[in-house]
Order: sequence, then structure tokens, then C-alpha cells
Amino acid sequence: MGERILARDFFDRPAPEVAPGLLGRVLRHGPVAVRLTEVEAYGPPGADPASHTYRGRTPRNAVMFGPPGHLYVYFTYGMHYCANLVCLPEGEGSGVLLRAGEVIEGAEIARTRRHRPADAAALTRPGRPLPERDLARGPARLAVALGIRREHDGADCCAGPEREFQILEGEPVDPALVQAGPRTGVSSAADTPWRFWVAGDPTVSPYRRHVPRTRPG
DNA sequence: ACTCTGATGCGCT
DNA sequence: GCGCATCAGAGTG
Repeated sequence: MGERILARDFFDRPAPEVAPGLLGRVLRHGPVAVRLTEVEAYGPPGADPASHTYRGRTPRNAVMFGPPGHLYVYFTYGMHYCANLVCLPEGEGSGVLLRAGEVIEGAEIARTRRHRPADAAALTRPGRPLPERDLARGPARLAVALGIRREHDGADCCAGPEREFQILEGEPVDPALVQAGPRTGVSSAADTPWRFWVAGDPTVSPYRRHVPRTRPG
């Protein structure tokens, strides 16, 4: 039942319609599965200044203009990957950013991915293990937990159980529990309430307003 | 709990 | 060159 793959038609609608319906759905990549608790919609060219597709098609955002139900993976801040699910028919350029979720399968693998051995001092420090709820709390953390990398840009999530990624039906969230508000960290269209999350869920990321950086000097 | 900052690659103007 | 759809760690209350 909840293990069925979402039909591609599900994504063949505007992102702000798709986004709230994605809450409670499950994205699986091999042994790790994440139940989505927070998402953001991004509109097609011209309509949404915060969207990567606002100024039209480029090599980077090309997948967003492809068929729905595929992963658009981008690299940002010189160190993070984030993932969207493409919406609307081919040629439109719209999607839903996957902002946070609950790891429901493969938590140990996810924890290994999220742990960084780079800081040698941290290994000798007592520190507690990373809390379960933080494994995929935030778009870049979610990407790490699921092992999403640059090469997965364009991966089809609706094609079948033999494919690397699947978006599963899961248990859609009661609409009464869905909350909506402004998107996180965007520098424009901050008044557009296209962020959707599950009320009271601890895996939802803390809201951060965009703050412009001033460089030294 | 909160606020501030540095790290870091690259797409776009 | 500027500005990111960010995060972790340090500092403070």
C-alpha cells in the first residue's frame, strides 16, 4: 500500500499544489528511506524570482525543465548539495525543494554519512551521537543522509522499484496538520508562503530568515 | 534558547 | 566579482 511508487501524474501540476501533498511521502535511495516533513515550492521562469529557473534554462538547471518526477540536484555555498523533485510537464521549469524529513530506514548508514571524521579533535571528545531527528533536518543534511550526489541530477524517482531512487506513497499527512509559511533563506519573494511542513514534527528545520552577507572592508 | 561567523565552489551578470 | 534555496561551531543568556 504505502510502498507503491507515486504516479508521475502526481508531479504534473504546479509545485505549490504538489508540495503539501508530498508531506508524509517517502523518498528511498537503496537502504535509506526518508519520510518528508518539510518542503518548498519553486515556480517556473518569470513567475518566481526565488527560483533557479527564474531567468530561463541553463546547463545547471536543465533537469528542472525536463519531465516531472525526476531529481534536480544542485551544489551551493561551495559545499552543499540540495535536491528537488521536478513538477509540471517537460519544458516548464518548476520543482519542490526537499527541506527535511525523518529517516525511517537505514538510520545507521545515514548517521555514518553525516558523521565527519575530518575533525580529529572531535573524535577524542566525549560528544553524543548525532540525534536521530537531526539526520535529515535541513535540505543539505537530507541530501547527505540519502547519499544524494551531483551524479544523481536527473534521476527518475517514478520509474520503478528496480531504479536507484523511488518516491513512495507512504502515509500522506492529514491536511489539517500541514502548515504553510514563507520560504527559508531566500533573498526575494520572502512573502510567498510556499514552504510547507508537518505541524509539531521535530524533524522540521528551524526557520532562518535570509540575511545578506557583508564582506570585510 | 539565541546570534554571529567562517568555510567553500561556482553560476551568473 | 557578487551572491547564494547552508551548516557547524563558538559565544552568550
